[in-house]
Amino acid sequence: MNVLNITVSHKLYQKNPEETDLGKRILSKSIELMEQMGYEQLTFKKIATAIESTEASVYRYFQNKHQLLAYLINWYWGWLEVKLAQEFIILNSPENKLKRAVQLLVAPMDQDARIPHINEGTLQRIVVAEYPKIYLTKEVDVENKEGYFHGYNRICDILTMIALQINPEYKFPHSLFSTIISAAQSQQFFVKHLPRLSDAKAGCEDIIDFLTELTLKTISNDE
Amino acid sequence: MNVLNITVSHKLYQKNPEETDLGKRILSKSIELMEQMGYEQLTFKKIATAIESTEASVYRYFQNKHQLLAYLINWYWGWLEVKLAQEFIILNSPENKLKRAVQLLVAPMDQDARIPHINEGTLQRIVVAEYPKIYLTKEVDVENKEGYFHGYNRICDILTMIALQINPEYKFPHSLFSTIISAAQSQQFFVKHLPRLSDAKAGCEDIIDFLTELTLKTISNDE
DNA sequence: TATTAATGATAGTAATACTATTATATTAGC
DNA sequence: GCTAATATAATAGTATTACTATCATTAATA
Repeated sequence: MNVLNITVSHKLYQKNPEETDLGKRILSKSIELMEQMGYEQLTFKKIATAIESTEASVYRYFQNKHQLLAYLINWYWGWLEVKLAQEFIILNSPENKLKRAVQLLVAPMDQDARIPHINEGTLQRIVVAEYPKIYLTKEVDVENKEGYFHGYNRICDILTMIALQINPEYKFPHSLFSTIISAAQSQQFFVKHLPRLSDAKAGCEDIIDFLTELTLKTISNDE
Repeated sequence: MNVLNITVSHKLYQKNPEETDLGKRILSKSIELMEQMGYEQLTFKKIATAIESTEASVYRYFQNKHQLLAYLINWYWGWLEVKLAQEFIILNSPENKLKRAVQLLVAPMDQDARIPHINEGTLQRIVVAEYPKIYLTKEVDVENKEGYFHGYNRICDILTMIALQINPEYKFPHSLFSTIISAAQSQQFFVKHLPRLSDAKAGCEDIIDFLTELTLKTISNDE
């Protein structure tokens, strides 16, 4: 058994992939292939062939590719929440917590040896490249009720509570952090692919500076 | 002929849809259908049937659905640039220009009677619901060279220049405005579909307040 | 009037996104 | 060690999608 287990809502799978060897191989290979070829090009057939299983077997774990992506992304947010909680133990000021949160969002993630079937670094790159695709659909309202976006909501709430410790009067903390989190993703993408949309150089420091300053200036109550 | 014509790079179509009656009907109906059923569900077959033409004819104008979406979205940014230019004539301070830009991004757009085949309001809702899908692909680098994101880049540059008039020292203006523009879209989406990610109520005022304050505080050089 | 360009009509193909059925292998309970 | 249940493999099949190709018709143009 794993020492650490990230729990994902059962609406996000057909059969829990964490419970079987085949399930874990599906997760592992999906992450690898999705990063290589991108969401659109990935098919269950390709996953099945790569792990020497069959399409029908993959369908027993996930209804479709969309659900698989939602699973992976929720796993990532669950993971990030665990990381945040760990880091916050030794941080006292809310400012430092927000700074660290921004760093965690943007800096490359190390692989956790306790969870060998999930490569967190690769998963992070998938989130950067694919995240909005899980909510920009006509099924968003139904899927929201089923908890497809629960992980993201929670991170946003956690950061909101910290920001309100700095300035309890600030009116738009949820909007701010949904903006910051999605900017954390999109700035990484822009630096690499659409550099005219960013001032950051390769490497994560500039993006961290940009987002940290943006956050702290915005919630400060001077002026 | 139109009084006003928004020009879109010829890489974004196979045959210019603005030049023929069928082309305009394709644009008009695509906008209507894409808003109704969403990008994923839309097919060239459905467009063709709706305008009583054929699939092959639609393919003569656009290589595929992706190119059609890229065309529409670039048309939108081109349109927004024209609007901004018009509005800025009577605005003098850079602060007011940025405020007005945020309003234009978020407030519902009126239909322009001079361009009867494009419903700008509907197009704006398409941009909100579909925009990231045109760049979150594996073809982004090639398509960037072909000008698929030109319209967005230009808006970002324009706002950057204005911000630098307020604070020439500000280090991340491109990052800021790509963030603001995409937050303008995503906050509209969140208010409607994922309300836990936003503090704004229905209607655009809260989003405008949030983004305006965020922008002006961030580029201010106090502290 | 002849030519060209645009569109329509029709057909066809490869790939995708599934669903269904049956066979086989593994494991758990008795 | 036998039985039953479960998981997976193997295989087949279907509807839809995303195109491509061909040829006929119509309209505009020289």
